[in-house]
Amino acid sequence: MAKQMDVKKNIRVVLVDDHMQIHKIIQAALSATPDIKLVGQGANGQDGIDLCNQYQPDIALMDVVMPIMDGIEATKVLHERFPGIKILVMSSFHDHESVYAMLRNGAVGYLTKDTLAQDLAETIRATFQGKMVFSSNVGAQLVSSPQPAVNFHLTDRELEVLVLLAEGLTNQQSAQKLSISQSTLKFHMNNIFQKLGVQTRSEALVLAAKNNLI
Amino acid sequence: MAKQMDVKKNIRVVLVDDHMQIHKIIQAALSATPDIKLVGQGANGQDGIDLCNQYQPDIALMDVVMPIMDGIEATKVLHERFPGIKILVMSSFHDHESVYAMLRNGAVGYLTKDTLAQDLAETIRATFQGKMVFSSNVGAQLVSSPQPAVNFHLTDRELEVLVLLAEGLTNQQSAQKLSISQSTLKFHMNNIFQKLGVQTRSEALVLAAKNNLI
DNA sequence: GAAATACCTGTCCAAATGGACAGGTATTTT
DNA sequence: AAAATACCTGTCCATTTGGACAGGTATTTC
Repeated sequence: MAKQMDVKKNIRVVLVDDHMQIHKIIQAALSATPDIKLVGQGANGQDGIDLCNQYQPDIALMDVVMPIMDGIEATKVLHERFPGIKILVMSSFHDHESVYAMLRNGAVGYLTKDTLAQDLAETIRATFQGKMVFSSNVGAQLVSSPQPAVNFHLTDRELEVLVLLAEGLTNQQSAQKLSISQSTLKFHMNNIFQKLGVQTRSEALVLAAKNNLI
Repeated sequence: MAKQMDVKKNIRVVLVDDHMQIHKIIQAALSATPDIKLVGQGANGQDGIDLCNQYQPDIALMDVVMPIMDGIEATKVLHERFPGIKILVMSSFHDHESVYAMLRNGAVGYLTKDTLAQDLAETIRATFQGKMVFSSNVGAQLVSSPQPAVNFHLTDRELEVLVLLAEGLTNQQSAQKLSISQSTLKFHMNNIFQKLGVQTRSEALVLAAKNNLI
């Protein structure tokens, strides 16, 4: 009975990171917390999967950039195979892309390594209780409006044209606004079509809108 | 000196909610935690601003739907006037729109009221340390691809038409795909224009794309 | 100096668009 | 039974679009 209670109370954590320094920091940070137990440590995604398979931890602390198998791939596999294990990402990078990649693949939190030391235990506990936790600098990424993924190498002028067309102006009206002839405007349009790889104005506008170009 | 240390250690919280029940729950939850102190309690956004002005708390626990001034507006004002105060949203609603509205206005966390009781203290501490914390059901909103904010009351058929047009098909081609006449397709188009409040196909597609209708 | 890039202009013309009509049916709600 | 909703169809016509030409200039890069 006492043993069962212990099992219930302890939060079991597996750490996956290829830097020795991080292992040391986290060992130190968690050694003082009796309710969190570091049950396994690995250096790459494959290690992480093996360790989770073996120990069935509550939480996996996972680096993003690692040799052999990176954190994004490992998170995907882990989340599919062991959906009960909560994956908390630790990374030096906190760009919009990798944050989203990890979260889409099943991660439930994202910490930057520079904020690791301060109260990792609180974060682990909150995660264990079902919360999603982000370092504030990462959270800002989530809240900020997404930037254009690709700009398709459109020139300034072409972008101007695209914006006017998106407002519903006709070629004539747009040309007038830009003080150019309709011919020139059509010339720009054709170039835009080429660069965007589309055939019609409709496709161009939808693609531009979805990529936040306009 | 001892007093200064106490001041430093204690996390000072202001609670803003128009439901007595929530006040009771949170009072109970925080009465057991010596490091968190509930220094003020209000029932609407205006109260919240006054209380923050008076007590300069570390954290404001803020409801979304309130009389006089709602949480979104209050968050905006607070964040501008007292950027140091961290605003943690509590809400029964956890739709994509209100979550984003609050976060854009400066909130640093979002909890649903059904998960309030469980370890509010952990969440407050994590927030105090600069983390962003979300109830997992809210976090899912952040990660999921954004759903259409408004559907403009388009019918199924109209949406079908819109999707085909977005692919760059002409009226004729779209009509063919749907096995209807061009007249009918133009009829639907006109209805779409009406409902979206636009005059041109371009505007309709851009608006639809930006609202994730297509 | 040649080449590349961004920008500008024109003509001709078939096809697509969208407005303004004027009608119809099937289903559900009140 | 009347009303509302979603859906369907047609004609006529001015405007818009976009392709296929065939040209030009200014600026930067190699």
